[in-house]
Amino acid sequence: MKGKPDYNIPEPTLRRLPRYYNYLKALLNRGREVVSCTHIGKDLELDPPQIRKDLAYTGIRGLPKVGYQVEELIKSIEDFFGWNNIDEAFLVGVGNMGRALIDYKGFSRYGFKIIAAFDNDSEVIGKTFNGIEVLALNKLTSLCKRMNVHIGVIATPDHAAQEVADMMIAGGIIGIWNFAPAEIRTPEGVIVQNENLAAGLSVLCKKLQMLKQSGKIRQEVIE
Amino acid sequence: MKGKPDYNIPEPTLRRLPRYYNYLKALLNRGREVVSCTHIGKDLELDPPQIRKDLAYTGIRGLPKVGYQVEELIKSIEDFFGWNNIDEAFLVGVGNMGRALIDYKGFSRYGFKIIAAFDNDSEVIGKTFNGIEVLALNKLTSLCKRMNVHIGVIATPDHAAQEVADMMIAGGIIGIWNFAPAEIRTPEGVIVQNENLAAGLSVLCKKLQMLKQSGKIRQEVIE
DNA sequence: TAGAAATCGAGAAAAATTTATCGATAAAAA
DNA sequence: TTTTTATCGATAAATTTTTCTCGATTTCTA
Repeated sequence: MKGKPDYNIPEPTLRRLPRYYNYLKALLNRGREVVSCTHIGKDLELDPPQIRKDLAYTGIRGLPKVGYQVEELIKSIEDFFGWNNIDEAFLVGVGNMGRALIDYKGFSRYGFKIIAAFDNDSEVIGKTFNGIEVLALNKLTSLCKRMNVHIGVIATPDHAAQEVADMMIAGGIIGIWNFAPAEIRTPEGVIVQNENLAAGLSVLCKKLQMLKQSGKIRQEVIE
Repeated sequence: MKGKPDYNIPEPTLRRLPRYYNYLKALLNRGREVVSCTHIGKDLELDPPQIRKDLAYTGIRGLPKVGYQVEELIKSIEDFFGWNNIDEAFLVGVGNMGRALIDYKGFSRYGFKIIAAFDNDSEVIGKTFNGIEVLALNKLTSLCKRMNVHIGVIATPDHAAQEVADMMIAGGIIGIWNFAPAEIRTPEGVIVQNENLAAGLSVLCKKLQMLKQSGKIRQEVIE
């Protein structure tokens, strides 16, 4: 039904890998040199065979009885995702979410850099946040073309999302990271990653609700 | 699978339901009264049987040849998640992400409300954002107990996450929505929902990378 | 150096999730 | 009224993802 290109790497794996990465970085900071799947599994509450399989996708090989070299493993994940070649992106919508994304220093670690922001509110146009200038929205399409940017971040209210997406696509953007709670329609060949905070929140609240209904609630609060 | 609530709801379903909800709200705004899975499927690029199955978890029943009443469906999802009884939450970490969450008006729709924020930076303690006061971090545990709050949001840097989680748990919190890129250890009976922005970003970048490698890149940019 | 222990890699088995099928039913058309 | 069509609900099939199993390999210990 969905005309998606066939990626043979499971998406759950793709989502777990950055988690291993963060964890491994922390391990390295603490001076650890080797680590086994058994060990990772204990800390991350995942099954060792699954971790082994996930890591294998990046092409790493471990040593029986020992595990993996932490540093090598980190590099393997970085190479797998191509985090060494920085992807430049444009962000549209300098509200709170937009600013949080602009200000977040951590994305450079993932080979991702927001190089300009756009808005149509004259209050913010011309201002600079975290070294990133806010430009007028009507320049978006032409600048995408001129600067050959092909990733766009949408952090606008939902009603503006489709229009912004259209402008991005007209400018040649092929990957959209969408934070607006709206569905956006795109032509074949454009990849949309929806980041829906409500999804995670709903999962949490539903699980709590079920926990409460089951009566297995934690009561041993230290008074 | 009729009537009785099912405690084995697939997590993918739980994550899709809020998406249907947003979509249905938009439909209702445009004046639509009934909708079929076929129709939803076209707009959301999902298979109708899957949508039908997802919606069935909320207990709704459709009519052959017609579909579902939009308004009824919206209500069914709301009831399913319990979005009518507001869950109150404390947030810790009033950096950019924390402020984005505080400022985001949309959570009330999901029965979720941040009622106070905490930080240990004297620069922000005492300030108010979007009507929410920032309190000193050392009051967190006692206030959790006193106000009987049981959901906590962590929006601190990674190195503070575990400590904050421990304070929350000591105060009786049983659900943690974690935005810090760190693993937190919790006792049995505490639910942690990790919101890892890097995961979504990585999926997007990897898919783009694979798209580029496959040579199937979109070139028809309107010049 | 021999034997034990830990862990890997590969592939099989199991579980979860998605997709397809089909009879039933309601509305619309003939 | 009868036939046709769209859609539902339930269930079966297929696919994907996770978990298990087991032989092989490396290190540690005696």
